[in-house]
Amino acid sequence: MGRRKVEIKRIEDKISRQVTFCKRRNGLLEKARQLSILCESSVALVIVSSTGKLYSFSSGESMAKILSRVEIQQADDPETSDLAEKGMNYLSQKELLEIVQCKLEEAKSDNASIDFLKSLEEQLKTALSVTRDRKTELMMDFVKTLQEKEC
Amino acid sequence: MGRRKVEIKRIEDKISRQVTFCKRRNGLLEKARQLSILCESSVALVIVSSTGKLYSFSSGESMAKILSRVEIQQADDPETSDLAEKGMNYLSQKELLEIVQCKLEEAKSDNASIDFLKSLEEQLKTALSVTRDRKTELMMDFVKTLQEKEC
DNA sequence: TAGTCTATCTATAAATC
DNA sequence: TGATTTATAGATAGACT
Repeated sequence: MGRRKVEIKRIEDKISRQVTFCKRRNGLLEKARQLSILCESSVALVIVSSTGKLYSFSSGESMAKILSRVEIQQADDPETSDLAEKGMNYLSQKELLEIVQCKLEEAKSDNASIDFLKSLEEQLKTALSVTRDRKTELMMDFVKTLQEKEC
Repeated sequence: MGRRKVEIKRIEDKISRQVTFCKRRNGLLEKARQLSILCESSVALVIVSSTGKLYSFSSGESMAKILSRVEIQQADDPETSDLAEKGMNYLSQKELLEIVQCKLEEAKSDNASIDFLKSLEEQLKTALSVTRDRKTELMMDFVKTLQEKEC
């Protein structure tokens, strides 16, 4: 869409790569916004430049909510169950726990740790209702004890 | 980009909304792919139709890895610290825990629960190194005991 | 390094198959 | 419905600031 047709491969010249990044990034973010409005759909878009700068857009509902659907649907649909092999990436439970771990690094107040305990209890409740696992059961009891004693 | 200019607002006619969704969705996914290649950047895109069907793209590295940067950078950068007020959404720790909870609903095997315990230990380690919270400390000891006894 | 300016290329709205 | 065609709006490459 410019003076000449471009081949889709890494732009070698640093300057024009940066310029193109800036232009196309803005275009993509705008297109994402338009799609969400025109077609009443949920769109989440995250772009990280090669220098690590971040740009993002997400429609009405929270990004987390949109993303939580990724694995659920891919697990349900037999046609997409091997998406990983097709070169597409998806959110695995392991990856999500990695993110949570990352968030915890930022938890620098005692208050954050209390919130963590509460969230954990909820997670364990859910896990228990599904797995009926003895370990999980014991752990939940323990978490409750911790909360009650407020140590 | 068509026979006539379109206003960016919800398309009322169901048929043409569906047709437009299909076309623009494919266009957006292709543009995301091109940006990631041309400019060597990380791009994660998730689209959910109004009927709940999911479409996604993510470049080379995993989507989770790309997304884990969202809150970190927004917290670091004073100019973006009030992004929520500006109508943009970001991943909060609370939202991430919601996702994990969602994943746990799918954890239907004992194996999944063991993996959960392992991940949890790692999370607690990190939390402990930052918060020096007595509750977290006790909990980590407990988790370790559970793992060792293999109950 | 981010705007402006065209020329030109691409995406897509509407029509048609 | 989905695929193809056509006309046109929109995006952007390259040059300049």
